[in-house]
Amino acid sequence: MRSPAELTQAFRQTGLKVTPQRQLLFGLLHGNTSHPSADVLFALASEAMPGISLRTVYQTLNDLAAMGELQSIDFGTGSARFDPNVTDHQHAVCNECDAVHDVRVSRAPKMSGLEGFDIHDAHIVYRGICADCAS
Amino acid sequence: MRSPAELTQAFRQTGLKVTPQRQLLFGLLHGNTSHPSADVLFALASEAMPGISLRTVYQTLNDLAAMGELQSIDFGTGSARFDPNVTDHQHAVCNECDAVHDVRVSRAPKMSGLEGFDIHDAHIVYRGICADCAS
DNA sequence: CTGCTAATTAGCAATTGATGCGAATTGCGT
DNA sequence: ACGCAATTCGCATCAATTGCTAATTAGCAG
Ligand SMILES: [Mn+2]
Ligand SMILES: [Mn+2]
Ligand SMILES: [Zn+2]
Ligand SMILES: [Zn+2]
Repeated sequence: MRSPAELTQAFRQTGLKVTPQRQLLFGLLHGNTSHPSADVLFALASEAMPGISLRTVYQTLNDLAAMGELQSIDFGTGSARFDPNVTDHQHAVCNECDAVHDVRVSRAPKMSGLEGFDIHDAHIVYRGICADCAS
Repeated sequence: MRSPAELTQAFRQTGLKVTPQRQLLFGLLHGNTSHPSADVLFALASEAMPGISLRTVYQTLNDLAAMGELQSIDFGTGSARFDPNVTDHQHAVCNECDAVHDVRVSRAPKMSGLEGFDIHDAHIVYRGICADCAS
């Protein structure tokens, strides 16, 4: 995801308005590696801007995802997780606390056994217990 | 997943009853490689046994999953998919029709960049367009 | 600066997949 | 055949997310 300043330009150029709510979310998401859910972002946003609507959070997240600025990922943890890191990487998910960590993998593994399946991308999810929960 | 006959024994030994509804689902699931959703199984079951409840389908699927006879997998396609194949394998999911295919992968890829994360397992999901949808 | 207008906000209803609950039913060991 | 615990199944409920829309507002033109 680009910086709040760059996003401001990009939004205006697309005919989208840059509201205080959106600016707040730009800031909360930029460089965020915690893979937050909409709920978590709503809680964070509410601290800085009491009264902001969960609906607006969803709206802005969807807008950013549609623009390719972030990815929405479903790890089966109950709610979608949002990742401003759109570079190629993989994830490790804790079975206990649902924390999501970025993982660098050497290369994409090969697939065999399917004829005629046109692969667009491969996603690897490592599941286990994170360092925090291990104690 | 074991055969309906073996499951019948296993259920009785655990104190669980073998009802016609469960027998039907044993049969629908055994050797099934289509990774059906609860909805799909309910539709199939309803043909053979009109009046069967979706609730019962969920119940039995959860029982089987708890016994390790099948796995419930969330591919983010809207509903959980059930897989009676509990051997180590991976999946390819079609972006267009949500079909799920089994894939054999040489071996699990290595992970790096995380200290203290105890990996239990790794799941790979290939996404793209299946042979049927390519036409 | 002022006004216009299309985009946005935010509250609430609706949707979807799945589970909780409980009265009526039924498998199955004795 | 009996008895009782397990099961069924309809309905209410839940959680995450989206649809809808009246009121508000950003941003541009004059
Ligand atoms: Mn990430
Ligand atoms: Mn499978
Ligand atoms: Zn953890
Ligand atoms: Zn397809």
